[in-house]
Amino acid sequence: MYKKLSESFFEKVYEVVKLIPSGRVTTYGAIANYLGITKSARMVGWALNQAKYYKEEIPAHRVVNKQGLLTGKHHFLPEKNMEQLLNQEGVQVKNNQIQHFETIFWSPDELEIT
DNA sequence: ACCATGACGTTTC
DNA sequence: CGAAACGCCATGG
Repeated sequence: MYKKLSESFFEKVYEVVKLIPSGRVTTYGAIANYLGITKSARMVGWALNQAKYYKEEIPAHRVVNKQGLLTGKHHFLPEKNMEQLLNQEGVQVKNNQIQHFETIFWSPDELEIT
């Protein structure tokens, strides 16, 4: 659990997640792709799972799977509510499914364009 | 080193 | 649509 020396992978994920604009969402795969580990989207989700043990708070609610489903909402802290947090940011969610997903989808690759 | 576990993704049935 | 089988790879026991 405690990995003080090589948290490079996790930190990269956290950095990217923190860059997600409010009201927008991205996917585990997009982040994985951005980090060069396209086929390891699992690691991204895993990193986010550990995010709650991280020193800073990570807006992990803005990260969903490729289908736009809130597959990880169950893993959030009890006091938090992924759907609620997203709704507060203007993201419409219904039955774990983000509405207009492709429209509000944000990819870290857009950073390159900047 | 081996085995099990994942907030995933794609393919197949 | 749902379920299952793979592939993928970091971490822990």
